[in-house]
Amino acid sequence: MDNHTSERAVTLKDLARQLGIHPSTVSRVLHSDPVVARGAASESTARRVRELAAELGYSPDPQATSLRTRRTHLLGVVVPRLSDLVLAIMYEGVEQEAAGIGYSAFVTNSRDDAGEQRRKVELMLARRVDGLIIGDSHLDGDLLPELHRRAIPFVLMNRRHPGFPSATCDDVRGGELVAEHLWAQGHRKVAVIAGEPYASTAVDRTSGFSERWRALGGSMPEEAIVWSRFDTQGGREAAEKILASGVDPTALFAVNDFAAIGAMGALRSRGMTAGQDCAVVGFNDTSLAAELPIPLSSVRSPMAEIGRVAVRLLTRVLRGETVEPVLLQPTLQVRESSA
Amino acid sequence: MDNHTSERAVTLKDLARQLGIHPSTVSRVLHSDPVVARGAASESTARRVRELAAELGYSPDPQATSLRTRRTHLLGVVVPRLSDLVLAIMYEGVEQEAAGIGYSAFVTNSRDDAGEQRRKVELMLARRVDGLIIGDSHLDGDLLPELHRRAIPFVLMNRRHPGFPSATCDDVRGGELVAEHLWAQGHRKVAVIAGEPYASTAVDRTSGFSERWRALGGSMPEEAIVWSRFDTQGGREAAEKILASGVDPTALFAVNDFAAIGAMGALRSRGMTAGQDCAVVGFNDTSLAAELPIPLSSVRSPMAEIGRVAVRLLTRVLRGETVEPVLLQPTLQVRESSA
DNA sequence: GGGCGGCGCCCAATCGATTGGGTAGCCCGA
DNA sequence: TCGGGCTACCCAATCGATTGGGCGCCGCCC
Repeated sequence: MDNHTSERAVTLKDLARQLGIHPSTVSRVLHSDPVVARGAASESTARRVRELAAELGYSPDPQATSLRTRRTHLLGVVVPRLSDLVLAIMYEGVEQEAAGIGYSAFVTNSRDDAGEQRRKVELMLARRVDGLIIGDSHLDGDLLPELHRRAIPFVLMNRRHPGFPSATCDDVRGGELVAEHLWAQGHRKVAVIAGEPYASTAVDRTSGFSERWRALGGSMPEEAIVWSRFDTQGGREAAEKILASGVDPTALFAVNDFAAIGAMGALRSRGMTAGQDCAVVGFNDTSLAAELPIPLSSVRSPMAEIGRVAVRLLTRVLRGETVEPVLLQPTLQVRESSA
Repeated sequence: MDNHTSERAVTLKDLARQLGIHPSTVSRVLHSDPVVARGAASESTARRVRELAAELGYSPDPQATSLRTRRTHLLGVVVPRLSDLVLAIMYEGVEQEAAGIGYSAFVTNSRDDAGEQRRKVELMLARRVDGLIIGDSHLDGDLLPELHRRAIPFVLMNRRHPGFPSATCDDVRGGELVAEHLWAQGHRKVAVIAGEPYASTAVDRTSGFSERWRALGGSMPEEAIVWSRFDTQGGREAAEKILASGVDPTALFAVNDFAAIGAMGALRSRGMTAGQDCAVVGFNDTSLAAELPIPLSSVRSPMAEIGRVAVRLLTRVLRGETVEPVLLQPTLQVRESSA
């Protein structure tokens, strides 16, 4: 009685037996790419097959299929942490696009640690994923060249790396937008909460900002750029360091919204108000930014679209094409924190 | 390296051929459960097998294995959205625990939509997952009874549902903690931003709060409880509704940190300061809470642990055991917003 | 009426691992 | 000397789907 409830899945053979035909015929019919099904069956047989399949709720066993076809239709996604809203949204884009083309995605957290990253990648490869989307690329790592050497199909997402295909925001441009905005607002003493130096996002946003700033005629002392973690606490600590350093900025650019929120906290601890005593601009325009007590100016990056593009690039890599990095354009949302 | 041949994975047969023994012997050795390997091979052969396997980097093909064993070691996780920090952290717990016992997890977003939820579940079942972890259970849904009828192993996470195994925070207790705290602080007019009425988290936190509140001698008008979305914007809207209703509360309990942040924004729009003119308490104690410009009081729930427990419960369900719901205890973190 | 070209199917190998069921050869005791 | 019991393996079926290669039969053409 127990196994009565656990309905064994319907197989090709089941269908074939009930129809009195051979499993291979059923298979060819259900493939149904009229091209593949080279004269596989008569129209009437095909219809009977399709009807029975629908009636019994046949769904092919993906394990059996991939054993035979050497394709799992699985893809592995590695991110620093899904609890980083930015990566979570990118993953939503990945999942959506992947589902649309019959792929399923594994995600895994590497905590931005090189050893963990390598371990997780090996785990996905052991699962025989068809390809990888790497969202935690380190500028100084040696994992990517190795994957390339082993001919493992992959693309980068979120962070880029010279010489490898990637889907990212045009972070340099994003930094430039902020520089132009703050300069136009009349700020002349600014500081940057720069993020992690191993992440291209942090480096590009920071360099885009400071190069544009200098091009506009501004200057920035060494200590006005503080590298930090990407989270709220990191932003707070960096801001405190800046405020204690004597840079005495009238505006702060944090390369991440959460760091920006931390910075706003640090300002308030010193009795200052973001937007009045010191402008603050963040990055990514997460849903939080517009809804904060003091709405946060932020560079909007198309996060979900980055995820979708990453999947599209990966499918092209899987087809053996050579693909170039894709940069998606950011826009600046100005709000109370810098208006 | 030694793989100048085409990048094909090493198989049992490869090992067997090189060692001059039969694949089944290799298999039994590598299983190596001394019990399973019933006199499978001599100690010296076993060593040779293990050494060659290590040298060639043999890793069993999971597709082939599950085809034969009818076990995929895959588990499916359904959440409303990973961009909800709370679920993202629970998933980190799931992934960690699953990896520890040789399972891999798929996550998928249902956007809290019944149709999407069902579609995603079917997708995971088509992938032949061994079991499901459902993080977006709706109190009024009919999916769970159906899964139960189909004898599909699953457990709930985050939200509970009477009659089904689950790993959740003791949300009723969490609500009680807030009621006790606000009462002790001398508040007598309070309001609740209650979340979505189909989520047990929202319902339990709200009822825990209001029942305790009444038990303490307090009272609350009908309109002091406003159901809302779980995000920042939902919290803002709910708070605005409360503030416009004439309830005139001195304290707000939002069943979610993000809703609480929205509420703080609404207060500020009316020229009020959270913690001074009106206390605000959130729920989950996300990493943001402590770092906000005005640090937010919040009920800390063991999110990652909930994910880990969910996996442990699921393994017991997979072994055919009957398991009871698990409630994990929350604690209250009092900060400036209600001190 | 014989040959020929399809149509419509069937057959069987294959992917890689697992597992119940052998079976040679050896040791040992009776 | 013979049989029983081990040890240390081998054999082959199996999981479900795919796919190259056949093959009988029917209709058509000359």
